[in-house]
Amino acid sequence: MASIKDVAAEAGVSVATVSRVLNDHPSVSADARTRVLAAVETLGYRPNAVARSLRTDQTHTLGLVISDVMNPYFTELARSVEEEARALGYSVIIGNADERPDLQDHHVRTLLDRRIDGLLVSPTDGGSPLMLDAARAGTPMVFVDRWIPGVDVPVVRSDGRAAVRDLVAHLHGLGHRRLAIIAGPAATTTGRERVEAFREALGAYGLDLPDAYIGQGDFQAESGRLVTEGFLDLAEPPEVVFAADNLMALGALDAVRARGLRVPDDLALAAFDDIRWFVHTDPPVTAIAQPTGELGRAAVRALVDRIEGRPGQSVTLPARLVVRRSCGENPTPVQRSTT
Amino acid sequence: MASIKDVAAEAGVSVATVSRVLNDHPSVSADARTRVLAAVETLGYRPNAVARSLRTDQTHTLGLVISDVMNPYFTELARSVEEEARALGYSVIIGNADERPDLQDHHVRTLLDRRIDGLLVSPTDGGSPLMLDAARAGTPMVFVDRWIPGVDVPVVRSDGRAAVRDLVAHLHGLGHRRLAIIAGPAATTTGRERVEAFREALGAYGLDLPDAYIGQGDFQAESGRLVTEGFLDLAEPPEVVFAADNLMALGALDAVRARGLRVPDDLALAAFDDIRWFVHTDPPVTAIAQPTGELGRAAVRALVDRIEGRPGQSVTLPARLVVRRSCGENPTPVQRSTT
DNA sequence: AGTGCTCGTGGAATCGATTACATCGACGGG
DNA sequence: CCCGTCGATGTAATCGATTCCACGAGCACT
Repeated sequence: MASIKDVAAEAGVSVATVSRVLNDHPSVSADARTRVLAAVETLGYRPNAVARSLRTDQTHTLGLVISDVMNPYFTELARSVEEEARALGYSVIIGNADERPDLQDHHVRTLLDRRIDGLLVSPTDGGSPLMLDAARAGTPMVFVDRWIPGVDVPVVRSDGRAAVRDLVAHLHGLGHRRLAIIAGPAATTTGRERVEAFREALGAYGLDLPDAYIGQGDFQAESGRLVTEGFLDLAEPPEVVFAADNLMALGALDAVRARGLRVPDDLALAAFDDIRWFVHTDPPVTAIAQPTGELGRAAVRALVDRIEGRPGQSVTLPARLVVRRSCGENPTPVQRSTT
Repeated sequence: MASIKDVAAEAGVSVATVSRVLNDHPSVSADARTRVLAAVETLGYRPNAVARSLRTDQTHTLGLVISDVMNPYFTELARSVEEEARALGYSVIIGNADERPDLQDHHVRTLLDRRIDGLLVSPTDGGSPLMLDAARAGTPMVFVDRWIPGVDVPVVRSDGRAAVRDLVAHLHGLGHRRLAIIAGPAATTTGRERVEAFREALGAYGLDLPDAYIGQGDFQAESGRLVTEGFLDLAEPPEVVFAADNLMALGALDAVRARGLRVPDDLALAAFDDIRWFVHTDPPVTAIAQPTGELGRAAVRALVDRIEGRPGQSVTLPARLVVRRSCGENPTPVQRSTT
């Protein structure tokens, strides 16, 4: 592969001049410029990004460590992150933590070794020493979706509280009184928050959230199935199950069908995270939709701001309830409590 | 961030010795080794992968350019690719072409600029000059799922012919005679192949595949919906629609429901690519399952073989039919014609 | 004791770019 | 006519690693 020296030789100039042409530095004669560009063309020269990065200490690359690539929510997030990054002149390296803190650390480490310019993370746990060190050491970093409390890093996420209130209003309006939740891992912020928001919203209707109605899941499908089976085995099973993410909702659907029961007649179902497939399931699933694309884009903008020396804003966007048929028939549009 | 010089100074040795310890070169004294390791520890030193790559001309990174991240089939592929690569000591940079040749070229170009060790591609088109040049220039490359004919590059894919025959046998056995297909882009190998396999299998039963029953899709959901609407508007609509990928099958489901029709009574449906959600749709969708994980792993092994100077095998694995309820009731197990 | 190993080590070149600094010619003002 | 300035260019240092080569010490063999 041709290097800058070859181009210089071909054009009859020094490597410095070639470099100046390539980075369009002002003081290059028109003549030299055309000769260099011609040489670049004939040799099919492309600058070596590795060498350039070593010298400039910039890779124009962002690292994105997500919790689970098989989760459509994160897939969509990854997609919007890559799009926005590309628009701003950055590439993205994605690492899949698969909800495992050890894998998350592995990816953070290799990304730092590659000297990526900045890191976008949705942490699977409460914060490993490695990540805390990186944050303290000043690596530009932004948390997206989930975050680690007490670390001085911008957070881009959506606030589901209002939507959870809307959901509970909807459920209450349909006559449901025994409401259960399949929670995410307590080590994650979203895992905790969704339970709290649910409990609070229930409280506004004088309803309780007993421990038996809080099932511990791990954001993956199998845990949703197991927790739902547990609910169905209770002496007094819940009327509604609220799954804290889309995969656990699928597991719940599985459990209900396996017993020959029906949604929503025997058990109503709602989920956090709206995905395309929920329109096509039987019945279509009522869900809380996050502005996923916006989150990804805002996260990239915040990160690039930090990288380029600007402040880097935390962003919180509202989620909204999408009513379908999985909680009961005849859905009447629910007013959002905030906009 | 500490560099190798800092470590050398701290340990009281030369950078050469530090480098030897880090790459466990045999001729280093035990004493020097422990001093260096101690210095590494106290400084929290991590080698700069950029500098190392410049010198060794190896990045230990693979590029993966996939057609569409939002397609669960490719997501699963990406996941298995990353896993196998990690096991072999490589990282993966994923580029999402979104079924657009221009984006595909963009990603190939930036990956080459980063001097990735090898490239894994499932081409969205018949082959851009850029990709052909890269292949000719000797960049280690492997095609996965889709490929470009006439290029000397290993291909890792699955052969759906037998499974398509099984599908047609299944459909014929259920009494269906008017069978239609939603095809993928003719510029892709899988787009063409699946139509041909379907036509051939029909021929074995004396059935025809008229042009009116071949709908042109683009592997994304919306096209599946439009094509299906077209089928339903025909004077003599098909009894079955076979979608050449999972997203177009979802579009088809959409179209059927929008008219208040039912699967399979009014229109039966089958799809290429089995995904988890097909179990949960109404009705569960009969599909042809590829050994996606195996494909990803085999592709990585083939690529790493080429990178490390070994031959690099093309691999073709069989796909298999998974019968569910979307083509008619009372499914009897279908014998696979090959194993 | 001299010769020829091996082993451990350091100095310095190298990878492919960017960029500070030096140089040189042309040109305009005093 | 001379000097200062500016524009275009080249030389060489530099980024952080790897690795070739040289060197000295220790040791075994003759």
